Order: sequence, then C-alpha cells, then structure tokens
Amino acid sequence: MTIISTAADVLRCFSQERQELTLTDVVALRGAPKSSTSRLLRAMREAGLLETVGNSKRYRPSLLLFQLGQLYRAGSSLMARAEDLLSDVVEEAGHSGYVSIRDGREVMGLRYFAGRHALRVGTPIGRRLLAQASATGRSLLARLPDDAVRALFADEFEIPSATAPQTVDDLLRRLAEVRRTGLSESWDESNRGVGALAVAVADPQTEETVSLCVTYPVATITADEKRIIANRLLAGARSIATVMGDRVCHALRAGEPAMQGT
Amino acid sequence: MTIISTAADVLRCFSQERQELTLTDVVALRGAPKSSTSRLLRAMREAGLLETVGNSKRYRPSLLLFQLGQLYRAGSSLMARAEDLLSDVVEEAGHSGYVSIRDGREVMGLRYFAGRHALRVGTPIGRRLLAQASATGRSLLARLPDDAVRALFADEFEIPSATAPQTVDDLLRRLAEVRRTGLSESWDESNRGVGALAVAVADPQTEETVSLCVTYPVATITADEKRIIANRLLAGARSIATVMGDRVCHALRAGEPAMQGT
DNA sequence: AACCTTGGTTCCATTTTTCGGGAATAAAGG
DNA sequence: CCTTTATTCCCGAAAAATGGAACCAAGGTT
Repeated sequence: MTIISTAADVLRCFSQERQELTLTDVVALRGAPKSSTSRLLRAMREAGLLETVGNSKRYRPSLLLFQLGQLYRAGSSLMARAEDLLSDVVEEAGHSGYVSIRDGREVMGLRYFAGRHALRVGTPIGRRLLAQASATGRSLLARLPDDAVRALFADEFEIPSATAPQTVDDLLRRLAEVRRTGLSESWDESNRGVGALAVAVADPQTEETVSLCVTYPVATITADEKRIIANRLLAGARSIATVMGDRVCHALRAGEPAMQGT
Repeated sequence: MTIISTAADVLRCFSQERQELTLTDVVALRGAPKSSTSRLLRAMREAGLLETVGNSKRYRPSLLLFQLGQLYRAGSSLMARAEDLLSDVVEEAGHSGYVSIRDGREVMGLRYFAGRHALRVGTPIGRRLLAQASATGRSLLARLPDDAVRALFADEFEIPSATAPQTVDDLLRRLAEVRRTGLSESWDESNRGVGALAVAVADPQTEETVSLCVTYPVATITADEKRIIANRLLAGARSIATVMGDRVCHALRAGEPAMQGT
C-alpha cells in the first residue's frame, strides 16, 4: 500500500456536499491517526494537490486538479462531437441536456447544456445518478452484455422510485428495449417530475462511451416534442457512430426513425 | 521530498498539448529513471489518479480528478471570483473598479473597489448607468446577438454625450469591436472626465453575467497604464471563463494579449 | 529465421519515508 | 480564560522508494 493511494483516498473524501474539509473532518471520515493525516495534508498542499481556503485551515482541491479535470474531456474527440451535437439539439428543443459517462453503477454528467424554457432541469455537473434508474445510465448499460449487467448488480440493486426498474430482470427487459430502439427513456425516476431521452455512442479506439441525454419536466412535455427530440438524438448518434467507427450501435444502424407513433 | 510531490510533478506533465502521456514521455519530461517512473505511474493508476486509455499504455488524468475539478468550480460563485480578480487588479493599477450587472438598458454596480490614487472615480454603488454609454454596459451588451440589442433599444435610445454611440448602428459597430477584442472601452461618456475598461464573464450554468471594469480620470491615464489594465483584465477574465466553463467568451479564448500598440 | 530496436516491466540490495500514538505546542474561537 | 482544533516532535519498527540491470514483448529490418 503506497501513500499515493492514501492521498487519493483523501481526495475522495471531497464531494459535492463536502467541498472543503478540515483536518478533523478527514480524520473522522477515514479513521486514520491525526498526526499522519496532518502530515499528509501538508504534503499534499505543498505538492499543489490541495490548497487552503483563504488563510483558514480548510482544505480543498487545487487549481491544478481543476486543470487536469479539464483535460479529461478536452482530450476526447468523441466528447467534442457529442457536445456539438447536444448543443444543437438543446438549442432546438429548448430543454436541457447532458453528456455523461458511466462509472460502475453510477453515471456522471460531464457537460451540461441549459435549455431555454423557463422550467428546465438544472442538476449540476458532477452529481451522480444511479445507472439503472436513469435514461442516460440505461443507454450506457445497454451496451453491456446481460451477464455483465447481472454481475454489476450482483451485490446490490437500489430502487429509488416506483417507475424505476424494480429488479435486475426488470432492468434487463428495459435494456433489451433500449438495444432494439437505440433509445432510452426515463420518466419520473431519479428526479421527481423529470423525464429524459438518451442515446449512447462509443469510440471503439479508446473504448470510451458517452451518453447524450435531453431532460424535461414530465408535466409539460408533449408527445410531439418527444418524437422530435428522439429523432434528432438518434440521427445525431448515428452520424457520430459512423464517423467514429462505432459498430456496436444496435438500432442506430438501421435507418428507420424511432417512435413514429405516439 | 515525498513521493506525493513527485506524483504532483507527474500530473503537471499533462497539458492541453500533452493530454495523454506514455511512460517514456514522462521519463523524458522529468529526466527520472525509468523503473521508478513505471512503478509510480502504476501506483497512480491503481490509486485512481490516472487511467489508461483503452487498453493502450497511454495514461491520462482520471475521472476522479475531473470530479474534483468540478468541485473547484462549484466551490465559489462567479461573483466571488470576479471580486477576487478585480480586487487584485485595482490593487495593482491603483484605479477604482466595479463589478456590475445589466438590467435591461441599464447597468448597475454591485461592488466597488476604491483605488489608491488621490484623484479617483467614486461613483457610489447602486447608481445606474446607461448600458450603451459605458464600457461596462457595452461589455455586457456585446454578449447579446445584434437583433436582441436592436430589440432592446427599439423604442428609445438615449445619447448622453458626444463620445457615446450616437445611433443603434453606431453602438452595434462598437459591440462588434468588443466581441473581437474581448475588451470594452469608454472615454468621457456617461461621466465627465471619466474613462473605463471593462470585460464581461458569464457562468453558463446559472446564465448570470457580470462585468468587471476599471475606471480612471481621462486626464491623467497613460497609454501604458491602460495596456497593463487591459491585459490584466483579459487574462483574469480568461481564467474565470475557463473555470466557469464560459465558452461564449469571444476574444478571451485566444491567447494573444490585446492592445499591444499604444 | 536470427537480430535489432523500442517501450515497458520486474528484480534486487540499499536508502529513505512513513507510521503511529502520546504529549507538548500553538493558534483560534468562544 | 477555557475549549476546540491543528501542528509538531519524538523514535524505532515496518514499509516503501530508488536506480541499475536484467528481462519481456512487439514490431520492424535485414
């Protein structure tokens, strides 16, 4: 066990809710001895991984980490394409959109595009959602084989709401549907009153996969709007898939538009 | 010298130009022995600080770092950053500064930083200026499309002085210039004997936009001083824009300094 | 096939850090 | 002034880092 992993461990103590941490916080959070922790925090600060807020003793991640985070998405051309497309779709639809990736059983938004409607979805970037209970998450899960999905949820399967999949089998049924249509939908699942449509695309070179998703208030969305969004997303995803050489793209390959009815 | 700082050192090897690094890259960049570097990179990957791209041996900063970066952004508001920056610039330049927002056809100062020169501009907070006839106002208007500006001034266009824009077309020409340079300038317009330089930055998440402006007596300002202020404002705005994810930032994106001449 | 070259990993003995826990110190905040 | 919070010091045992060299695996090249 190297000190590096301990340092990373400390970094993981930070979160949306705990943006700044004090020595005692970290000690409490990790149950490690005080002296070691104090030394470690100082070392991390001197290394430029953390910085202290003002002249207080509270620590937070440094600018260096921020810049590195920026690279994360700047580095990917898949991401760039995804952002371009989603920006267009959001512009047109007026509803907010996200580009997200999956990390284990969760998905995380990397990029947010604000819609122009007064009532719009505005979850901040960096928040995590359950993969099984979001359109985005399922669009990504659908790219895994069934047994990989089972393995992923072998030890735990959370059910955040009544409209979310209630069992793994339930989830698999919905994933099959996603694979068939290329499109994933959620309705009042992880966030109350929020619905979403999502598609996933991958870069076979780097094996990275991102999901494009448009979210809207379930109360005001019309079937017509949904069909338009769905078709724009599908068409866009299809073109990105073609460019990147993504072949796994199931239904995206077929030329026919989805959701003709309803 | 702890390994933490060595790790941070490795992280610093990444940049916009070098988004992914291979072992030999890092060895070359830091001149450290191969074996140590190999082990370090592996440790960092296992700790979750780095990840390998696809199944290649190229490393890049991990998702963890991206998340931490997001926290850095969420940690403070646009306003807080704007104030920090302006406080620095004012300190350095000695002239007064404001952070302002636009409200329709007017701009209003929210925060005032007193310069240290004997002769200084001292408009109290809360006073309103015409947006079209101030550096601050034009920096904010420049972020609107032309037709929105026309619509805004459709029913009325006040002309407070001879140096202010005389017509809407005149204004649009000056806004185009602002968009080009990222910088807005006024000279003896709304306030007699007062000039100003301003830049605008926005938080795309909340869609709030603020303007940072430094004001000075036109009688005593030198071209050199102006150039310094302009560059400090631009550089600062650029960094805030990066942190906040503001992409509309026109000329702020380009790396070249403004106002080299004169 | 035999032979480089290149990029990466692993082995080893040696040197350097780190660890923890308690106590003293210091600094801040009531 | 008292309390809470953070830092520093101590030190031997235990763990990790180091750098050189050997070792591997791929891809060329002859």
